[in-house]
Amino acid sequence: MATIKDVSKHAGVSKSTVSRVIMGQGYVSEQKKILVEAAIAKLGYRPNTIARALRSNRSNIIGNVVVDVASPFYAQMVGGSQAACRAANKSMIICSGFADQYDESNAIMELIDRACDGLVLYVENPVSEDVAGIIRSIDLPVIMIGGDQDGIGRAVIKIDNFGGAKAAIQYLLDNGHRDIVHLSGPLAFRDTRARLSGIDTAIAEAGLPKGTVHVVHGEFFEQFGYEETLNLLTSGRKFTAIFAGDDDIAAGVILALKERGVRIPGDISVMGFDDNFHARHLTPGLTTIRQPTMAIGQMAVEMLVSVLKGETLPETEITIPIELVVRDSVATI
Amino acid sequence: MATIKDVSKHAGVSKSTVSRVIMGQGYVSEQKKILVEAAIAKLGYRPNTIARALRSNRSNIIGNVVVDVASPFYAQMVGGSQAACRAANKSMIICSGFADQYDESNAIMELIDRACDGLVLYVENPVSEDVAGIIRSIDLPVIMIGGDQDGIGRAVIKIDNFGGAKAAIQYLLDNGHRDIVHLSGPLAFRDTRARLSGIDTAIAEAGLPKGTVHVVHGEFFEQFGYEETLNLLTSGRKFTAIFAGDDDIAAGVILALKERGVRIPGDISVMGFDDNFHARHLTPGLTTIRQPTMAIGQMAVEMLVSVLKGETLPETEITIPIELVVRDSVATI
DNA sequence: GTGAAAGCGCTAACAT
DNA sequence: ATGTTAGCGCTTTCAC
Repeated sequence: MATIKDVSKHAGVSKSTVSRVIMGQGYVSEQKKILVEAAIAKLGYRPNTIARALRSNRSNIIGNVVVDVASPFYAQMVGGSQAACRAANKSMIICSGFADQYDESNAIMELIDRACDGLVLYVENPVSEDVAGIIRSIDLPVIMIGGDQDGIGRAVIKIDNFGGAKAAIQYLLDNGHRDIVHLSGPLAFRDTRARLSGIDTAIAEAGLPKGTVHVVHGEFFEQFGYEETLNLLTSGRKFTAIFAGDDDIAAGVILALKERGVRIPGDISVMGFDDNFHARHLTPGLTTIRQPTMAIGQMAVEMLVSVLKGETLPETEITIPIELVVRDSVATI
Repeated sequence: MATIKDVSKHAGVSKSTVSRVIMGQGYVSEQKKILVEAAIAKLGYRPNTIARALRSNRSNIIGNVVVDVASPFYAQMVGGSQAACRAANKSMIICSGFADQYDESNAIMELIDRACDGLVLYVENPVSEDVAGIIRSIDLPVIMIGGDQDGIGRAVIKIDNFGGAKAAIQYLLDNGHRDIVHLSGPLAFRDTRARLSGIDTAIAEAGLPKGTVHVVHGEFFEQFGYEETLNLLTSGRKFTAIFAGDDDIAAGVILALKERGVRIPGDISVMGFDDNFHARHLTPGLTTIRQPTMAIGQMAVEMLVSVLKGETLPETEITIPIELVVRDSVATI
């Protein structure tokens, strides 16, 4: 690969002049500029990103941690982030944290070591103290998605889990349901807790007893929805609707209900959360709460880029509104 | 951030000695080694990746191009690649090429500029000649997934599109279908052509007339499957099975058939391709051809890492076997 | 065994 | 307007 030195020799000028032409700043005579550009073209010269990064302390790389790129939900988010990066001429390194504190901190350290100019983090656990300390000490710009338990984010994009869950329950109540089961994700997850709180609020505001919603905790997996629904069915508990913690759980619920010959929504109504990839492919189409995943990923990067430019963010905490997507899995009683 | 110089001062040794300790090579007395390690721990020193990369000409970054990270299919592949990277202590930069020659070449150039040690490419178009030229001139290790039209790959991992399509048609034939419609992807795609060839072969081997399978070309989108199925239904054409070019198209097919009150598989059987995320969530469960996406992504990176270590690859062309996944969308006539 | 010194490719402060 | 020079943080000869 040709270096700046090669170009300067070829053009008969100094390295600095070449650098000035490349950067497009400083005084260069039109004449030499043409000479330099010709040499660049001839040699197929491309500036060495590494050397540039070392010298300028700017890598033009944005680091991104999500829970798991392989999952459609986060893949969409990453897709949005990537689009924004491309628009801003940045590259992106993506890591998965697998909702595990150790993995998450490792991922963040990898990104810091890679000299990322800034980070977009979707993590489920508090960032370990040493890592948070490093972020603070080098004053690394971070945009947090979901929540910021450590105060390291320049801005937080919050998903309205509270409002989403509240809206879901209200929708079920509006449709006459008074015996609802909520198959929740693990309490360790921030999102889970916010949703539970939304549920409680909806119930309270409707002036109904707390027992209106029966909560069972599990994992955000189809398997949990499937097994717990079978349990519920054999337990003899009376209920008319299941509000699943997410669409994966809902898929399991639907599977189990069908298997037992329970009609959806005729006998039991089902709601999900996320409007994940498969929600509309389920039969019946799943009524659920949509999160605009791609837009969130994109917005996070845009905010980061803005910080990187030295701009002040107009808002330091943004809550993304959710949207109730009505399909065919909820019946009116 | 502490530099190697800080550490050397702190430990009262030279930079070289510190470097030797970090690299774990060269002679260092036990005594000084302890001193250096203490200083590293005390200062929280972490080697500067950029400086290292500049000096050693090794970035430890692997570049990865797929069609679109946001799509569940490629997200899975990326997930596999990422796992392999982590295991090999590499970082990964991911780009989407959107099956567009210009975007794809841009993505590859970005990765080259980022000084990636090697590339894993899933591209749909020939790599543009200048980019291919650069790859050759710097002898950059590349593993191709899908196919290698430019001879730039050290190895190619091929998906058995031919065998998959052949198996699908054979399965339909075995179930007595003799009037089959194939809703194909665009002819511009390599995968499409291989699948068509598999179809032809299956028909020929069964000694049936070519017209047994009626091919309609479109896009790999649900919309195409939906609209074309409606067309087919109103056209009066006689057929008992639709073999969709992929699971997205199949989803559209199922939607349209249901909408028109056509029973699946009672009236019309449906097959897909990929065993994509939603295939098993469809109703009826979609009988389809599985591609082990995650394993492919992982394998590609493992091969690349192996090349990077200077090892010789045992095989330079690997065809991943496909697998027929039988669910409930095909009936026996 | 260890340190001094050169240099990877680039940018920017400083001369001219 | 242009060139000279000094590093960015690290690895790696090459002396001692």
